[in-house]
Amino acid sequence: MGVKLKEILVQKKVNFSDINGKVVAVDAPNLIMSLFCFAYKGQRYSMTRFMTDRTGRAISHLYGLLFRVIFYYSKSILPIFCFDGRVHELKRAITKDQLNDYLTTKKWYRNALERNDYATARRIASSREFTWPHAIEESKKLLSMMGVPYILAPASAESQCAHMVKQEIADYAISQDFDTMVFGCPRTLQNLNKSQKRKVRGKWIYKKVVPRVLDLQYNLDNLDIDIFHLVEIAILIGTDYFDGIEGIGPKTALSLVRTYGQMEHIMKAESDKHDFSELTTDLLKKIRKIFLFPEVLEILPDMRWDRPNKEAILELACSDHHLNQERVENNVNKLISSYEMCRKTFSSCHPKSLKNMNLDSFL
DNA sequence: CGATGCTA
DNA sequence: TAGCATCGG
Repeated sequence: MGVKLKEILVQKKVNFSDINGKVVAVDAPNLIMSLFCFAYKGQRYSMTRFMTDRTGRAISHLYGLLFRVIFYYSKSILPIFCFDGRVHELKRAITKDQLNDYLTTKKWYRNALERNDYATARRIASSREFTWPHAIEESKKLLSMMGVPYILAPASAESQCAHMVKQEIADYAISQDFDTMVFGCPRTLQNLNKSQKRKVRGKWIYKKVVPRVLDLQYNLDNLDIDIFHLVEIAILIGTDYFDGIEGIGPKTALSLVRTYGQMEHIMKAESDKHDFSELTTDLLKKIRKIFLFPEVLEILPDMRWDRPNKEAILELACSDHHLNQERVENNVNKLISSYEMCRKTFSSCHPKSLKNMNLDSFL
């Protein structure tokens, strides 16, 4: 997923002191997906499955979001979560049918539970049609309970995050991939985690991970291109909306764009070396429009960071999902104290990005 | 993934 | 206190 731009972009290290007191627009699907990456090896089965409750529903988003918000507040960072709205016809990760499947499977899941048919409930809960939409829906619920604002983007979450940074509603977008950059996001934060260590995939090695910022203008200057060129590069190497041109990676795409400029010229000059037949004029036009003129929510609701609702969170996590009461309660208490601490920080300093916002409820 | 516990 | 191991359900 995402555009593979890592090789040509420069990520600057950033200190926590630099992001203290900032507002961040979080690419929620991206974050929740990363939380799902933690799988455990079933002892009985050789299959690797994600962590579930006793009815087979995923739970990593619950703990994951709780821990993340505790961390943001503890660093005096105010998060605004952005979710995907309508999925573009070209991005067929989730189709309309799959959404209908979710509504159906959700009914089946409820029915199975009412009949005390746990085997069936588990089977449905772990199905592909159920897991992801359910986690998204539940994440929104949990965020409301935590008092954290979230936005339903009309199109993609990444483009909404990018827009909010452009409009100076947020100081940074938070996403692990590079799509926000292609959407023209001035600043994207990556690796903003508490644990500064990460396992290198599959190995017993730990790697130090430092928060990094991707500065759009710095990178454009550095590569001597503009945002239009960056979009052309993304299209060449592949995005969520088009698989890219076979045999063209970041380096090649960059040099082609530098040499020929726009896509039409590249296609004319390189038609003997690469197969551009999939990339029709019409498709090219559509993809450019997605990135350069994305559909975003212009008028945003007032952002409020409210006191977390302890009872509601315990109800969801412990009564509904049967998570460990003590563990959840400890962390909700931590959430509340870091929220209070965060409030104090913001009442003593007024960040620039909050100037146009109605924060009476918070400050 | 991210927290907690154990060991030196 | 770091570094590694395990837990979470």
